[in-house]
Amino acid sequence: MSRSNPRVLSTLERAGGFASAQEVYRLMQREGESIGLTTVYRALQSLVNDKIVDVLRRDDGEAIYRLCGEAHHHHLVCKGCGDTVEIEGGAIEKWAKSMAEEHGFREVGHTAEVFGLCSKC
Amino acid sequence: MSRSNPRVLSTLERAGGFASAQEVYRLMQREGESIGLTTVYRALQSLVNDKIVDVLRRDDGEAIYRLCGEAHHHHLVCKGCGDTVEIEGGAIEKWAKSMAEEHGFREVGHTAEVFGLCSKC
DNA sequence: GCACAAATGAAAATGATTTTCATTTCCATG
DNA sequence: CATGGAAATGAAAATCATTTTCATTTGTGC
Ligand SMILES: [Zn+2]
Ligand SMILES: [Zn+2]
Ligand SMILES: [Zn+2]
Ligand SMILES: [Zn+2]
Repeated sequence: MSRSNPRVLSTLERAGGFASAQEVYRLMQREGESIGLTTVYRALQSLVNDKIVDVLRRDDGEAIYRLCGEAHHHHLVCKGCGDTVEIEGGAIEKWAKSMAEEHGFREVGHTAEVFGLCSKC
Repeated sequence: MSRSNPRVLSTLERAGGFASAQEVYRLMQREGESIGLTTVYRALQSLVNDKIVDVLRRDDGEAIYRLCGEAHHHHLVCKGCGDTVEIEGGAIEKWAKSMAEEHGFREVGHTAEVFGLCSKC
């Protein structure tokens, strides 16, 4: 079940910041690790399921992954350079909760992301 | 230069909310309009360049478009039956804005969705 | 009509991601 | 040590959105 291949995780760690599946794969190849692209994809998916890594989308649509702290949080992403800041989401937690209550929903979750251009772009 | 095909624009309008290029194309086909997929892609790109249309990414990576300035809103979706309610997003608008300001971001947008189980499920 | 630029769209190419499926690696049990 | 089944692996094929190519059509001024 847990296909969270540790070599993939450690490579993603080493990559620092965000990396796509293809990039992780190429990196491992360059470092002489023997692994298949399929396994990299599966490992990353698994890590996302286990909430060990975060996944986002680059502007061109390619999925990018990175290690993520345990705490639930949200991102502010720059559309220009891809820079990402973790932001505090207290307000949104309350909002989601109250909207759900108001409409009689239970077991509520949410997604939220803010994007724009950072000061450097 | 301006390939902002008016038929594509009007279809996107009619679609309401977000639609992908493929969806716009299928919609036009269903309505008996004769148009090529390539033209739909080119028209949407052009509309984005002219800032008439916004582009975002769905979770699966597909690009989705919507008219700029169309009433912005958020959804509460039931994981069980798929029922969807439009919810009021004032709190989240403020949150996104203040987070962006705090980190010096401009031209800010956001996505947010709440999901859970409705009272019937 | 004629020339020439822009628009169109079918088909091929691209590139990320997923699926298939045969093979290999693990692991528990005899 | 087998050995048998389950999980993991990866090469190759399939999928699917998007882009590119290129031949054809359309529009516009002369
Ligand atoms: Zn930036
Ligand atoms: Zn949250
Ligand atoms: Zn429901
Ligand atoms: Zn909003």
